[in-house]
Amino acid sequence: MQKRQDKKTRLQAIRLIVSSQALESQEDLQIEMDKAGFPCTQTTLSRDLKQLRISKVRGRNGHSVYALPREGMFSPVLTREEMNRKCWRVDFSGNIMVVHTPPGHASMVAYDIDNAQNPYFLGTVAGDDTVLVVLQEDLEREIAREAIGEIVEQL
Amino acid sequence: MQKRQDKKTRLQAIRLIVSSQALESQEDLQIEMDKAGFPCTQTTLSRDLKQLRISKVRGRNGHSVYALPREGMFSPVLTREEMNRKCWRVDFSGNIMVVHTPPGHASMVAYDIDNAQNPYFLGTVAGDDTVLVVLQEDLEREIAREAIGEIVEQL
DNA sequence: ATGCTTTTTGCATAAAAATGCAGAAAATAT
DNA sequence: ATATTTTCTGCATTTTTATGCAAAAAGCAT
Repeated sequence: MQKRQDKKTRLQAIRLIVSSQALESQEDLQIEMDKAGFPCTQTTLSRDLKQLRISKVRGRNGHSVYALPREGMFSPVLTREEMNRKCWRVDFSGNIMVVHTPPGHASMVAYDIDNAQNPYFLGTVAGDDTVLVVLQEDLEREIAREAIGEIVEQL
Repeated sequence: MQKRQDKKTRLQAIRLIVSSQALESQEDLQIEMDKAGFPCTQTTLSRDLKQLRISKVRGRNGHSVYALPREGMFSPVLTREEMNRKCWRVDFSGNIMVVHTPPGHASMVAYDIDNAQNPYFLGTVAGDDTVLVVLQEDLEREIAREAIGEIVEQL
């Protein structure tokens, strides 16, 4: 094999090129790298881009171009437990109780609440993952929280 | 060809699935869509992802997973939206914010609002062209209006 | 209704990106 | 220096994604 070029410098060059122009493919990048004096194969670029965490992102029209990673831009992958903790929640605002559920579960939960026929809960409206519960006037929130806990075990 | 399924609903299903789990390929997504009751081909998913501006982004290890696009990256300078402008509106009543959308768009908008995880917005319920958003108590309407504007570019 | 246009979708295939393997260079140890 | 290990790279190939084309469905006008 030939004399090995400096990888660090090559990575730097990739960053520079990617940040300064809209490249649609690794082949395009390869051409630019060639011009810049860093000849290499698509294979190497694929690996370099991975290491640099550079990915293709969509523009307005849906077209993809390579772009440097934005810190904290990707959504952290949640475990099932974290998901559960995040999904099931109760908030209050005025005389409305907002019950959060996993996606698609709202109507089932609303059904349970309706069925409980608890006089504290005047009525419910279900979205996809949220149930709005209209509370009896002047109902203590602690009481409401306790009552909903008996109906929805996750809360 | 078979009976055509509702594209809007399918796109929404894609957004839900993509946002809730780490998918490495369109084939993975296809499997999940199948489970969710939206059977379709890789071809269709490729096009749907483009339309939704969903792209693969690198995790810490360099591995790629699909992720929703970050909102607020682009300025909402749109020509065609002139017509739609009358469709998008926000009203307030008590601690409820009422967001009007074009027909059929409510659930997608509600999804965006939920996904923003803004503590001002306790929860949402979507109809067909209206989203009810329960606001944090004593939240200034001007603040709420500003916050929703960052999530829904049309507002 | 009828005919015409646009939108959706899948199939087959092309284009793009990732990877197993092996060999060579560099680093490290003996 | 020699041996051993690690890193790096390209080739060939697979895997993944995008697209040209055609046909069905839906919309639209007459």
